[in-house]
Order: sequence, then structure tokens, then C-alpha cells
Amino acid sequence: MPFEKNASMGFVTNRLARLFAQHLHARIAPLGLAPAQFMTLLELWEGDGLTQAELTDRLDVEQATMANTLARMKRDGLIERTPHPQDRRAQLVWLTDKARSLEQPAKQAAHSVNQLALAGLEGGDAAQVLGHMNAMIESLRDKPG
Amino acid sequence: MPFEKNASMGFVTNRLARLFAQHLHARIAPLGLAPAQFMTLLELWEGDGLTQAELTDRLDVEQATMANTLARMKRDGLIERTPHPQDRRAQLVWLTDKARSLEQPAKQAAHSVNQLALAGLEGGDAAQVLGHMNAMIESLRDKPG
DNA sequence: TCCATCTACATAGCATGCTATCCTCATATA
DNA sequence: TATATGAGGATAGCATGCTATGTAGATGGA
Repeated sequence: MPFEKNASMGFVTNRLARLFAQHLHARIAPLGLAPAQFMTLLELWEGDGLTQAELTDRLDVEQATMANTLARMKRDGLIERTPHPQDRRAQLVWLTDKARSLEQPAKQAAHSVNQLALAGLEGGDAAQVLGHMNAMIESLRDKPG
Repeated sequence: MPFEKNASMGFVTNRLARLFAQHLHARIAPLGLAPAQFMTLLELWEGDGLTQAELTDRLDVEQATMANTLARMKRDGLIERTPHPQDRRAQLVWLTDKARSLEQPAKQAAHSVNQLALAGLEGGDAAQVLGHMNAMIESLRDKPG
């Protein structure tokens, strides 16, 4: 039974991710946003008029997950969708004024959560951790099963 | 808009946690286990006869989450529950033989996922990352909102 | 032109997680 | 002892994510 969960990278990562999500949720809920909506907005704030497929690629979630997130964002008045001019299967996603107005406060909220999390780390530690986490992401991606 | 998601600890942690969960799921699904069930078994394999409240404390999930996970584990024949001898509100959770038989293969599956993730890191990097992640967990826990 | 195949999305079904409630039993206190 | 408060669980409602399917439009040959 040489499996100590507190020394398991997967276990600890899961715990940390849930804590990040809880804190982010608490800070952006007053803005009317949920975490996955915020993540999607991060991409759209860089430029809207994207298709669902493009968002799916850039945010590394499954197509079905993105479809549901976009449906909730439309329901909540964060996006509008228009027919794709060249492809009748696709739609383009556009930000509403409401979504544009949330960019600064939402980014500030996310930034403050990151700052809180990093409060106990030394200067270069954060960059080092990010580098190693990205290395793990590379090792795990495109290797399902 | 100085918010680069690939440099955001929360964003990267979320991505990595989902990858861990996907790989773990792929490897333990053949055993009839889901990730949260495996996590709960990790605690019960160390000693069963625990209450739901004790499991909730040790695994850092909400009470309602644990209630649902235990309901699915009972449905799947992984646990049995008996009345608490001193407290009529509580029940004790016991492993079935089936759950006991899964300890080695399930732990092996989780171990192999961790190994895959860590493949690109140097010797001491994993311990260092774990240390920093635990520091972030400490900074975020018990500070809801 | 026709058909096989692919692609873009939608939907169904399920597991996790969380917050908010509610119920029951336990306990401390007036 | 009567009552207020607390603790253990269950349940409802919702957001995320994933896999598996289904549908309609796009495309590349034969």
C-alpha cells in the first residue's frame, strides 16, 4: 500500500484546483459569472466572432462541454450567436456589451485569487511551478488511456 | 488586460487537474471505479468503520458531495453501512470484499498516471512542486470568499 | 452527379462538486 | 425538564466535464 495520497501529484492537484474554483466562484458570482464562463470570456475578450470549434480548441475542453457553456452564456446574456457566412453548420460567437463591461472586474477577481494562493511562495517559485505544471500537461495531453 | 491565462496558476491548475482525472478515469473504469470513489477508498483502505463526517473531514469535500459519493459506492457494491452504536444519527461505512480486492490494481493505476505525468521532470522537481502546491492549498483553505 | 466521409453542433446520460435546506437526534443550558 | 443550539445526513438544484450518439451541412473523390 505504498500510496500516500498527500504525496500524490494527482490528488494534490485535484484539491488545489477545487480550492481555486471555489475562491474564483465566490468572487465572480456577484458579477453574474461562473468559472467556465469566465474562462470562455478570457478567450473572447481577446477577440470575438469565433466558432464553437475554435473556442473548444483554444480552451482544451470537449466540444460538448463548450456547447453547454455557450448555451448558459447565451441564456445569461453574455453572448450572441450569428450564422457563419460560409458554413451553414457553424455559428459565430459575439460578446454582448454586458460581457465587455465585465472584463476588468472579472480579471481583477481572478488575479486576486492567484495572488492569495501565491502569498506563501518565494519570488521565482511561481514561475518554476508553472513551468513544471506545464511540463506535466504536455506529458498527459494527447495520451488518453 | 494584463491577464495571460497560460501564466495564471488557477487556469493551469484546472487544466492539469482535468487531465489527471481523465487519465485516472480511463485506467480505473475497467475496475468499475470512478475517481471520487477511488479517492474515498484510499481513506477506507487505511481502515474502515468510519462515519460520513470523518470521511468528509479527511478528504476535504463538502458533506453533500460525500453523501452522494457514498450513495453511488453502496449502489455499486463497494461499501455497506451499519448504524452507529452510540449515535442514532450516524452510520459506519464498511468496505465490501469487492472493494478490498481492488486496492492493489487501483493504486497501481493511480501510480502509473502520476509516473506518466512526472516523466518530464527532474529528480527533485516533483517534491518541490508538491511542496509549493501544498503551500498554495494552505493559503486558500479556510478562507472562503 | 452520387456517395462515403468529415465536420460543426446538439443532446442524452452520468459523475463530481458546491450551496442551500430540511429532518432527526444529541447536547448544553436556563 | 424544556428549549435552544449543534451535529450527522439526505435532498434539491445547478454548473462543469466527459463519453457516446445523432443530425445536418460540407467535401472529396469515383
